[in-house]
Amino acid sequence: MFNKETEYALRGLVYIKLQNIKEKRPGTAEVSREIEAPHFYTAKILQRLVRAGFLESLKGKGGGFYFDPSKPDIPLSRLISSIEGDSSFSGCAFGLKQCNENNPCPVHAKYAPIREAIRKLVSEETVQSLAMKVYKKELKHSKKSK
Amino acid sequence: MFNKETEYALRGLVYIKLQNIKEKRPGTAEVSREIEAPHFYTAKILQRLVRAGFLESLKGKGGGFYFDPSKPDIPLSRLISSIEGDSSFSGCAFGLKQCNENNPCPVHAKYAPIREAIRKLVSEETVQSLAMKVYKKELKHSKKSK
DNA sequence: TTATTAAAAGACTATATGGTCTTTTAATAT
DNA sequence: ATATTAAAAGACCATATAGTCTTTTAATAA
Repeated sequence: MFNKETEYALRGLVYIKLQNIKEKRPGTAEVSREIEAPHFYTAKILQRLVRAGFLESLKGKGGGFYFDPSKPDIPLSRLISSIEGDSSFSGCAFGLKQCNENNPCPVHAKYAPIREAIRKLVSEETVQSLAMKVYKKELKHSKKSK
Repeated sequence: MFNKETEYALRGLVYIKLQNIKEKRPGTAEVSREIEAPHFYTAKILQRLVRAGFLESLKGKGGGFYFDPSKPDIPLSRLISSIEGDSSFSGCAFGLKQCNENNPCPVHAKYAPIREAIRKLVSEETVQSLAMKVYKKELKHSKKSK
């Protein structure tokens, strides 16, 4: 579906947000370990996300990554576009430059609703909304186990 | 959605099938021109498809590419898998190795039905079924224009 | 103020993808 | 036979993606 960088960025940001909820600021070593991604590559990707303004960071002891709560939530579409462009949730599956209702490629009728569902998913869900889902599930599990 | 090679292969095979219906055997120059893909790259891709058994070819004058009518139709899933693997219509969008109803990633609930729709599309449609759609549309248009 | 900690910057490498071009092989027509 | 046609084979190149590692910068704690 997505390329590696997008996957690691997604998993990394959701993990960082989840830790932020718990009032923690994880660093590159922890993030890469927890999301099962290569350490240095993860560090580079997080750096890029900071430069792109998706994420904040702090150097030195007690440092790490965190979200600025005053910034709006990050829709997956924004993250994906910024890393790999929007080809994964727009454009013709057959590769035609011009493909629409009036001039459809032979998969248009069946593919258009799928593309629309993807577009909807990545527009509605945000890094923060995904982190909340994980957080709520964790709470449920800890209740059960008690 | 798909990579360039898959796109060119798809468009190329559908074009060749369409010409075969009209009792013609197009060559690399014609195919690449008509599907708007680079000539030599198209030739290489068609060669690979012949080697993979999807397509037949004939050298020399009057030569070109054609489908063996005795072979079964080619589902898009087979073509795609053979070129780029099946990551585009299977696997977790979040990148988890283990992702299912019991152990879902935070996009699972929304993405699973989309993946299933893609899987259905590429299993049901074949190179030949797509060529027929194009063929029927051409007939309709030629009737209209007369 | 210096040692420690951790991110930033950036050089470097490997592999995959996308693409070009020349030479060889095989079919056909003269 | 041989000239012509067109695919097969394969060398070659450019760029993108994925990944590693060292050095520098900045924050904090002793």
